[in-house]
Amino acid sequence: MLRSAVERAVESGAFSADPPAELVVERPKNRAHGDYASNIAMRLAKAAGRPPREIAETIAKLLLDVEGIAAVDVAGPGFLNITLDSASLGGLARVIVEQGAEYGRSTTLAGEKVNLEFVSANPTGPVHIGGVRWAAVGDSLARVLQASGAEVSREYYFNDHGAQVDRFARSLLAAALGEDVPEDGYAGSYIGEIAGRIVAERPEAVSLPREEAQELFRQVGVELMFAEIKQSLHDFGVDFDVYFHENSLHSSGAVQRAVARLRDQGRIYEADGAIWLRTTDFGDDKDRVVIKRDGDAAYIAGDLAYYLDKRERGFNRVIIMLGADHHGYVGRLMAMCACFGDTPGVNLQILIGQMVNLVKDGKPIRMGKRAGNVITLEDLVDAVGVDAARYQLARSSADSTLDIDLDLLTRATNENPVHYVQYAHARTVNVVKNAAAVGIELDVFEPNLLTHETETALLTALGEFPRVVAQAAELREPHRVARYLEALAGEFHRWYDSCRVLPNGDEPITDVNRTRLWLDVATRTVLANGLSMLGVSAPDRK
RNA sequence: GCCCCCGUAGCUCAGGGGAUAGAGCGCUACCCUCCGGAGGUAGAAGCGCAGGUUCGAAUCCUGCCGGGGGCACCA
Repeated sequence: MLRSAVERAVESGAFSADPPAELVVERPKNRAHGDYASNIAMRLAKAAGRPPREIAETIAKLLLDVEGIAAVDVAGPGFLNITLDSASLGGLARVIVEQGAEYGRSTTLAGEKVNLEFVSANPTGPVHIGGVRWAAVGDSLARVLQASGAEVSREYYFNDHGAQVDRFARSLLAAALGEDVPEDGYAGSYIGEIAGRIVAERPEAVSLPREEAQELFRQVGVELMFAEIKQSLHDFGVDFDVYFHENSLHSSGAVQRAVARLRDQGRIYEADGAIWLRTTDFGDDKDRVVIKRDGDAAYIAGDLAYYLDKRERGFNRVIIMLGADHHGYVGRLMAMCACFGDTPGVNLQILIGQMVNLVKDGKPIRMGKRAGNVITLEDLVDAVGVDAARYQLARSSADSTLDIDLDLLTRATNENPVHYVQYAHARTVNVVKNAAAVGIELDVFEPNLLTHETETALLTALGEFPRVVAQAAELREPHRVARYLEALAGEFHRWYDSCRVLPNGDEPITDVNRTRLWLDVATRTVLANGLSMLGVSAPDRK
């Protein structure tokens, strides 16, 4: 509508300028600036050779003719502030109630087949706090992508191949035999616990020759660890569609096929007895060894094969979430993608998440799997519960390192904003219950009765939800949903405080009460939809 | 040395060029004849520093300072 107004203004000869391809219409932060605002007049001012306010006045007059617009003001340096009439804004409440769980979903990513890999913690120990962050963020991202119409496969790459697993096996065996933790081995109570379970299951293990015993401990230990990781993630509300075992790539010949494919692309060469991938063709610092001189596959070989496998399964977008301690991989993985003939950043996208620091008394606690002082997923959930943990981890950008104070978490869980949001939801539910008790139902709906400033603010916030979800999906930033919910909860609490759904005392029930119930249910709907995208429950009572 | 992320209120963090920079927690003062006060209202308090681009910069660019994380024929 803005575009047509601008075009009509140009046609009428008021000024001459080519309107930009994208006209920016935004929701102003300050409600005094209307329901919508545009900077178009300032953008056009230079080309038109006219003052921005003059251009704004011309467009404003034309916009006033559009149905549903109550007022258009020109403000500041030339902003257009557009205010909708109350009925057209209020009508949203009914739309939301009728759409229910569908409200907020869209088709902006329809046709996208997304392979989202996250967590992928090594099977040498429980999932620690860093992995928990990716579990919370990754699962939310998957939900947000799905809400935007994308087809998503959640994947966990299980590194059950290579030297770290050998170290794990040696550590288990040593524990079972009552020996000290081996050099480069893993400490931590879970090692003894798992060793004990292996011995209980396979008592003969300890009396086997060393090599055979270690192999048995490797196999059974990895299996047990895998089951435990899977279970704790499940208890956290995160289930993967595919748990991909690195070993399978080596045993199935997938690595060789990937190397052959890259050879066809002319990116493979041999030197010093090893087989190399020429990643420097695409900006990597140096070429990478794929098959080592001793004939074993280097780590990246698994990545090559796994990437190819994903593409062959039909995913046009492969997204991998990595911790900051692996960011050095981005260059070579992107180059690998290009070596296959794909487009880095399009077919392959790598999200780097920064670290989580545990803080106690203002000082960081150093953690290490080797040192054995890890805070695990289960520790965190035991301390604060799934909802608080997921919300806390998903509400901030993965780009920023996160400080979590253990004392605060264990002591005062009320400080978690999830309670603010969940309490708002519980209130909406309570209002419905109380309304039903006095006979108020969702029958009469008169949107022009929603005129209080808190109602306008609440409706405006509710209207933003679909855009927030789409943006979160597009930018791969699910924390935007959480921040939005906090703002929405605030608008709701303010409305609740000044506009009652139920009549006071023995006052009669009016259409205002009935119409407000729609707004209450609309808010409940959006809070519930939003919380579900974060994998957080929307309880009826808090 | 090179690469990535960060530096916003006392604390933990939002703010994808736009108007008076926000929230939660903490602090001060208020609000229960009123749908659960785990709420609301008011207040104190902030963009690391210096340049640049722009009509306009917390946001984009450069440099510096500070913090974190990386730079294997390890996985």
